[in-house]
Amino acid sequence: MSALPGGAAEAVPLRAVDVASTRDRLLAAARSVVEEHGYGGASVAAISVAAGVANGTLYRHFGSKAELFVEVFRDVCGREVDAMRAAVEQVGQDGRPDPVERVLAPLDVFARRALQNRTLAWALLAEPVDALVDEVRLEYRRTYRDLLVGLLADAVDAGALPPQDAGLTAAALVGAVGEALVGPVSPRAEPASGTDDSLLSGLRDVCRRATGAPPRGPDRLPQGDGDRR
Amino acid sequence: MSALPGGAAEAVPLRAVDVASTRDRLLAAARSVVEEHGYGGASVAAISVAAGVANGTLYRHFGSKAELFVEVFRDVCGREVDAMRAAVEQVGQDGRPDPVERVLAPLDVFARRALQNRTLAWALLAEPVDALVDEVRLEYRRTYRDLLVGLLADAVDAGALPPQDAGLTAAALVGAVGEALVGPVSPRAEPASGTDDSLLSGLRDVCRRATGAPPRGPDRLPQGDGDRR
DNA sequence: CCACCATGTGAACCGCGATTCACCATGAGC
DNA sequence: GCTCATGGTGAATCGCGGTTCACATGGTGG
Repeated sequence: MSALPGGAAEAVPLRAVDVASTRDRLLAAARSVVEEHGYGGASVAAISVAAGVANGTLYRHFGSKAELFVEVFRDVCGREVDAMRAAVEQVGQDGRPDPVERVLAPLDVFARRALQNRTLAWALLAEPVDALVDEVRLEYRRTYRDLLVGLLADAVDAGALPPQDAGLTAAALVGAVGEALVGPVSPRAEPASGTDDSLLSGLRDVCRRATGAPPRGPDRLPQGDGDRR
Repeated sequence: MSALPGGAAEAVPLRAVDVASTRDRLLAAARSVVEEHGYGGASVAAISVAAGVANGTLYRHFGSKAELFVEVFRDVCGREVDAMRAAVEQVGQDGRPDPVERVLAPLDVFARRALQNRTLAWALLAEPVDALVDEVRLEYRRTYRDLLVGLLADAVDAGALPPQDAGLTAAALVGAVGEALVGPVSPRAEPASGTDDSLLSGLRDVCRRATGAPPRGPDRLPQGDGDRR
């Protein structure tokens, strides 16, 4: 960035860029910085640079850094929820709306997307953030949970799952997936546990069991069939 | 300096034993501050006040704040592990070493202790901490996991659980318990879900299911003990 | 009795990163 | 053309909290 005094027009063509879009550029820049360096690396300076604006410009559009990130997190979390909801719909599509599958599908999508964008997932799940932003996180965790609670209740009503405290199971599921992901997702994860695919399928197994669903196919304990370790 | 509520921090014996080195007082003070205000509230100033020493004294005994907390976390986490191990031993004690119970017992203790000291649990589980301290946390998470992995493998070998990826199940269990606790444990939790006892028993159910253990009672488990809190 | 070391003191220092502010462009309306 | 209003700039400011340092103090050995 050349620091010519008074040369405001040179960094980015001003007219080409809609005035309203600086705000959007900041939002996009913030998201992109978080995706790359996590919330910890998302200083005001870094965001400004990424957006191609000056430090202070941020404050023309947002009351504070935290406010900016509240919007970013809302946006990103919203996408996650949408994707999870879409996955649930998808299940009914192929003609056989297995109620257990409707519980597992969004979890699978959640995990899959997290693995695809680990730094972002880390920021969304566990990274230290502003108190204000943290509330958004909590808010969305609740949303995830509520989504699952509904699906679990449906499955129980349909007789596909044993009666249970759906709220607790939902929380446990979110936690199980979250924890199993936090390892691989956090900085410098060892690939000790194997590929992402094996992680995903293993996770699906644990989740299925946690809901109390009978093992695939026969409703009997798989006794003595091959063991893997 | 008057930032701390005077009464609370005084729990630490101030001048009982001079010889009981200042170092120990600092460690105790640090732990006590974390227990009360979390790591976030554990500034050097707060700790010094709680220990009844000056700001700089801390640096006569520890290279940095982080080093102090490495020791504190090691200590606290060690207690947790000890308690969990003891719980496992306890199971064998009454003559009936149910392998599934040996998996659930430490989880139960973990949850129970967390609920008893929520702020501390929060700090241990999820609160943002120094990188150095974070490594200790990771180290102990792994310890928890390894403990469970061993017990799970035993149970599988004994035929009490279906074959499974023990490492993944262990991570999921820790995560499930953690998440289910983080809600109640984090600032301003609503008691919406009921009492701690119901939480604990529900948690036990989910965990049992997640391991793939057959539902309570029906099968061949030695006795029909009606309830066990 | 004095030098000395260990330990304690707390005000000053410092780096970091969010926030502010005095000052410019530019476009719209008069 | 002149004047606001809007949006942009980036160096200065500020608050926070960890760390340092010049200065006690008190017990010990020479």
